[in-house]
Amino acid sequence: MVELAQELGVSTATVSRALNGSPSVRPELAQRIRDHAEARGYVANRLARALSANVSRAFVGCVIPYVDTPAYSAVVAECARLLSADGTQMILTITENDPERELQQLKELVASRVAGMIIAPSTHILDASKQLLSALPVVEFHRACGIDAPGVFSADEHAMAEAVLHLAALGHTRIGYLGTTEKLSNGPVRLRGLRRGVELAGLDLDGLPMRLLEPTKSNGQRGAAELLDLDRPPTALIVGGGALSIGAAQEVRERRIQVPSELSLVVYGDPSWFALSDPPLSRITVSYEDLARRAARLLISRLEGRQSTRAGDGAGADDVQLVPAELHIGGSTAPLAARQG
Amino acid sequence: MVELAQELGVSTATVSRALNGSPSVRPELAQRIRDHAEARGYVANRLARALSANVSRAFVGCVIPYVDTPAYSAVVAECARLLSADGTQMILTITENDPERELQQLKELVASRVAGMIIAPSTHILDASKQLLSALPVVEFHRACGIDAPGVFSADEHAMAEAVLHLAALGHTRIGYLGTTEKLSNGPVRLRGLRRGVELAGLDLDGLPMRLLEPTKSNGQRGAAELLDLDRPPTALIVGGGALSIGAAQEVRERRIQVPSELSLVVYGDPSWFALSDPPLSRITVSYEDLARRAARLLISRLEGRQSTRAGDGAGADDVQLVPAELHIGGSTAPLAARQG
DNA sequence: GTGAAAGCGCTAACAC
DNA sequence: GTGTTAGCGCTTTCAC
Repeated sequence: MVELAQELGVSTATVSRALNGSPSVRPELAQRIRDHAEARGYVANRLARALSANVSRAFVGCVIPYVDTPAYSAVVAECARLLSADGTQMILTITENDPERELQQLKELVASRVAGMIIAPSTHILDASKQLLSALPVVEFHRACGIDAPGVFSADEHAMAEAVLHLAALGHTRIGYLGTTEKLSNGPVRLRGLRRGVELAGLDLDGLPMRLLEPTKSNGQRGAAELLDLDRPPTALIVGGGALSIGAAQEVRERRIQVPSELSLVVYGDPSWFALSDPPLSRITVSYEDLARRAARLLISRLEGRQSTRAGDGAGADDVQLVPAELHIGGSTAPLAARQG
Repeated sequence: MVELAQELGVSTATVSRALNGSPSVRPELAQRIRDHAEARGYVANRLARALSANVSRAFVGCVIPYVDTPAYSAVVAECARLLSADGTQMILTITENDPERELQQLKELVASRVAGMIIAPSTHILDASKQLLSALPVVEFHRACGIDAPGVFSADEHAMAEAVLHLAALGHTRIGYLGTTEKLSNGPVRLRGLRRGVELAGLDLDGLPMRLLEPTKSNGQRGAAELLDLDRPPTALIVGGGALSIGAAQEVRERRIQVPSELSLVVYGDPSWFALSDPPLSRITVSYEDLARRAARLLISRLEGRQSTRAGDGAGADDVQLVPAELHIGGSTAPLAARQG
């Protein structure tokens, strides 16, 4: 940059102003400087810029447990898109649901002076992590960890209740549930929906076979196996969780259980193949695209808010958005009678 | 940091050395400094560090067309994992296959002084982009763009030929091919495999219905539709591309075409549901985990090489690794006779 | 409207 | 071993 200045016979300050589009430099000169910079193939050093202008939007952090599932990759994609248009770069870190790793990564993001973060917290987030998060503009999604921040979540309760009622209406009374552990924020939500459905259907919750596990594919397989191995296995199974659903579907398939004649199945999540599978699975879906868009926008507005008002922690959890989950009836749920037929 | 130094009555240089584990500081002092820093909740500024130590491994760039497909997300996940262990942060950018956007993002990564990049080039990469890439330690994967850099690719030729021979052995002669455009590096490779299979099977290539398209899901749907709408539609269809396969499978399903009795289908890629679908699809798979691991390791070794040797452009394309694709026979391919039966 | 100079937070010579 | 000092490449007062 100092070279540019010399070659043009101006000061570095002027170059800086021209490149940043400051109005206080003669338009003609500014253009000349920009052209010369372009011609020379000059690329400003973001690091120096961020260091100098002590507050910057050079980077934001994106912290997720996994990237290979649509629930998270949609948010990654959307953030990358919007932030890129904003001139901000996204540092992606993957926790694999390990709280220690999460804390470590949060520290490093703070060290990089990220302007903000978007995070799907790990299952057992550490207090130290929460503390780091509370000092920055943060948006959380999918999972809430009890910090004072805006977020975007799926509203599963209603669809869960509907799923129970749907099965009950088909004559099922032994309905199994495979869901995420209550330690995750969405575990209790889905369970609440299930309870409500059970209640409305006049069934007995205590009698229902149930497994609550950490949301992984292998747990889905394990949980489904356990439920199916019961003395009196359920005639219908509701899975409340994306990864769990994939595992459960796999287990059912491997056991060559006929769906829906031997077992009615309701899965959770949006992989396109749920609809493509044969029969198309009855499923509870959330528009991850919608959720992602909201989350990304929220983050950007938070960044802007912070910049102007410096409101800091005040601008807290007032903006929590919910994306409703919906029950889609496919061909994997059928009247109980069909089982004996 | 200057505060830390004052509080401990030492110089900032000593603090810096202690924090970086320099051997030239008394161990006891070093520990005291680290403890104090910890207690004060001090986090070093990576930006300043990277700016000062003029060469740094603070950041690397990861540039991919999409993130919601296992071919790319696997690499993202693996890089994030390995780099994180390495103390390096990954800046992720998504090109959506747009060359302009790609160039823009590469510029910004250079501006952030990334230590290196890992990239799956967009379809029509610009010369300016190549030029930027040639100045850095770069690893490419999935697609080659003709720069002098190591890379990891799938070796599809053999499996493609096998697929043709498999179908030919089942009696099919009108075999359709839906593949990626020849402008992508893997388009010609797969086509070459196809040609070889056709030749070995004693079929006539010119007679084969074929569509070569940009690899997107919607193109998969469109291409399949076009092939199926031909006056004499193929009795077997090979799809050479992950996204194309999903679209094609969708189209076939929507048309309620019976597989394999009405159409034999070979898809490409590794989504778990290909195997779970009914019937399980015959497919050409690549171990994306393996590919990802190799790519990530290659990047890290490139970073280290650069640091010590400063060999620069010399350390070029000498390290190209291939991960073999494999044909798995599922239930979606059957003898031609079955069609009339 | 433009230049000179101070400084962002750190590292790396170089002295002692 | 440790302190002093000069930068890294920018932005941003403050003068002019």
